[in-house]
Amino acid sequence: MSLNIKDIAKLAGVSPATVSRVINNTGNVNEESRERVLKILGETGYKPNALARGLIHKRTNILGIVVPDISNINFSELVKGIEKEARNHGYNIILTTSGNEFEKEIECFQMYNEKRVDGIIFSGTRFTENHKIEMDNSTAPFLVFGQDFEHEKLLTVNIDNNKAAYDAAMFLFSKGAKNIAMIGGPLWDRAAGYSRFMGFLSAAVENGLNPKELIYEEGDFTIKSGYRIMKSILNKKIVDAVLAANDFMALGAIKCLSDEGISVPDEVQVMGFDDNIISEIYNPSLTTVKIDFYEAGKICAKALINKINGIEVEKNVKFPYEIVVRKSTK
Amino acid sequence: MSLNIKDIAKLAGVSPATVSRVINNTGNVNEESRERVLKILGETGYKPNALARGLIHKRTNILGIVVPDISNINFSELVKGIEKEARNHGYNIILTTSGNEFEKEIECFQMYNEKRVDGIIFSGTRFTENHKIEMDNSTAPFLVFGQDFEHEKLLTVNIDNNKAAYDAAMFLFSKGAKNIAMIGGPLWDRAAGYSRFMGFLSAAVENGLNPKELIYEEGDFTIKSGYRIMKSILNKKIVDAVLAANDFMALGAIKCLSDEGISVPDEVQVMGFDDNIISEIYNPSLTTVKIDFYEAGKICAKALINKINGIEVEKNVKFPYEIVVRKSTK
DNA sequence: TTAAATTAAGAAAAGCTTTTCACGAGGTAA
DNA sequence: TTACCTCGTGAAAAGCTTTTCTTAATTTAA
Repeated sequence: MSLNIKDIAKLAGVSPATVSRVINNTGNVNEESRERVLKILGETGYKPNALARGLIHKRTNILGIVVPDISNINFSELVKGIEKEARNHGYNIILTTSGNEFEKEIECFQMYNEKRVDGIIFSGTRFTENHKIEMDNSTAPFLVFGQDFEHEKLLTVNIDNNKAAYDAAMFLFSKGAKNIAMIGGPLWDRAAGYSRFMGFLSAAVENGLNPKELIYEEGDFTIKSGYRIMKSILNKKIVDAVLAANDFMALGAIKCLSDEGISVPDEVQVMGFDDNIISEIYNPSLTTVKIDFYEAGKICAKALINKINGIEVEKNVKFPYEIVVRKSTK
Repeated sequence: MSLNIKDIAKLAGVSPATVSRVINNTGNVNEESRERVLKILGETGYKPNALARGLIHKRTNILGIVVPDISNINFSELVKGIEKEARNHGYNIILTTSGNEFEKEIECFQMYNEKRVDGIIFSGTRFTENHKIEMDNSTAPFLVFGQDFEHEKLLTVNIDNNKAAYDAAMFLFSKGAKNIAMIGGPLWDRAAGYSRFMGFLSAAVENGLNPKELIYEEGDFTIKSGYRIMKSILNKKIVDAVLAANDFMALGAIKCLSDEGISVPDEVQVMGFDDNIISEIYNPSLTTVKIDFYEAGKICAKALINKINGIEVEKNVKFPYEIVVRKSTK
C-alpha cells in the first residue's frame, strides 16, 4: 500500500540515493533526473518515513510535554504556546498528563526516552530522587516550567514568585490594608507555596506586622480549599485583606466572604495569582497577579529548542508578571 | 552515551537476539541467560529504541490529534479524555491545533502520515476535497469528532444534534415559551449549525409556529456574536425564549438582555449547548444541553484503537447528551 | 594531449531492533 | 541404534532512509 523510496526510485528510473538527494536538496543531481523524480513525487504523494529518518539522524523533531492537567486553563494555555512555537521551528509535541503523580511523571519520562524525543518540558511541583535519576540518565534536555529545581542539566522558566508575592502584598498595603492574611500553597511547593509565602512575609514585616502573629494557611489551590480556609481565618482574627496563592482559592475566599455577608472589597480586599479566565467575569471581578501562560509556553519551547540545537541559552529564565487591578480591591 | 541492544548483549555475554527475546518475553531462552540479561537491563536502565521498533512493526503506538484550539475548555476536556483512554491502551498522542484553518489541518494530516501515527482524531467543521484526498491516501484510520462527514474509511463520534436541538426547543416550549428564536451556527457547519437548526425547526413547527416567520440568525460561536444577534432579534420581533447553538452565544445573549433591562428567565428564557464551565457560575446560571467532552474523548480513543487493532467497530457512534436545568429558564 | 578536477549516480553501510532460519545438543520413542 | 523432537542460541535479513564511498563520465587546466 504505502510506497517507499525504492519504489519511487524504480518509477523514476534512478537509485534511492538520487531520490533522497532530490528530496533533501543535497546537490549533485542533474536537472533532468531531478525533474523526473519530482514528477513521480508529485504523482504519488510520497512522504519519507520519519521513523527511518529519525533512526539515522538521531532526531525526531518531537518534544515531550508533561503537565498536571490539560483541562486546567493555565496549562492548556501553556501547551498552546508551546505547540505554537514548536511548530514554527518544525517540532511537534507529544502530550501527557500526570495529575501531579510522581510515578506517572517518571513513567512519562521513560516513555519519552524510548520514543527518543529531542527534549522534555515538565510542569510539576516536586523533585524527587527518581526525578533526578531520570534527568541524569536522559540524553534529551529537560526544561521545568514553574519551579526552580536545581540540577546541572536543567533549564527552568518561571516568574520571580518571591518578588511577585511581595509586590502583591505591597499593593494591598498601598490600598489601605493593615492586616493581611495569606491563603497559600503547601510549603513543599517551592514556587507557588514557599516563595510566594516568603514574598508575602517580607512585605508584611516591612509594614510593621509581627511575623509571629501572621496568618498563613496552606490550601491545595482549589476553590473549595480557599472557601474553607477563609472561614477558618474569619474565626481566628479580623483581617482586612487576603492574598491567595492562586485565583481559584481567591474565588473561594470571595464566595465565603459573600456568604458571610462581608463586603468585598469594602471590608476585606482579596487578591489572587494567575489571572484565570473566570477571574475577569466573576462578581466582583478579581484583582490578581497575571501570569501569561501562553507566552510562557512560547518561551519554554524556544529555550528548549535552542538548547537542543546547541545554541547557548540562559539557564534560569524569569519572565514578567503583571498586577491586574479589578473590583476585589479598593 | 546511549546504549543499544548490542551493548547489552555484549555485557550479558549473549547475542542481541537473546536480549530481544528476554525483553519481549518471547520464549526460548533458558533461565540462566535470562537472569544474566535481566541483571544487566536493571543496571543499565536500557530502553529499546522505539524508532527501530516502529520501523519493524509498522506501528508507533501514537495517535495524532487535530483540534481547533486547545485552550477552549471543550477541546481540552476532549483531549484529556483521549489521552487518558489512549494511555490505558499503551498509546500516546501527538497534539496539534489548527485554528480551524483548512491548510493547517491538511498539513497536520501529512505530518502525521510522515510520522506514521497509527490513527488520527480530527475535530473540525468542514470537509473539503483536500481533506478527502488525505483520508483516501492515509493508511492510518481517521476518526472525526463532532461532525457527520461521510467517507467510507471514516469513523465518526458525535451526539445526535438534530434530536438534541429538538429536545432543547421542546423543553423551552414545555416551560411556557411561545415564540422561540434561535441564535445558530453557520449552516455550512453541518453539525452545530445545520443539524441543530433542523431540530429546532421540527420542534417549532410541531408547536404551531410558522416556519416562514421563524427567527434564525447565524453567529460564529463567540460571546460577541451572541450579544450582537440578540440585539438584532430584539429589534425585529418580540420573543420569549432563545435557543443558542452553544453556551458562549447564549451567555452573550443573556448579557445583552440584561443590558437592555430584560429579565432572564421571566421575560425571556435562554438556553445553550455544551455546558461550558462558565455556564454554571454565570449569573443567572445557564440551562444548557450538556455534552460531556471528556467522555467523548474516551469514546473516540477507544473506537479508534479498536479499529487500529482490527476489531469491528460501529462506524458512526452517537453518544448521549443531557439537558441541565439552571436559572436561565423557568 | 595528459593530468587534474568536477559532476552524476549507484552500491553499500549505518542506524537499532525483531524475527526467521539454521544448527547443535540433548531427550524420547520405536 | 536410528529417527524425530524440542530447546537454546547465534547469524543474518528485514524494515526505510541517509550518507559515505566508488566509479564513470565529462570538463577544465596545463
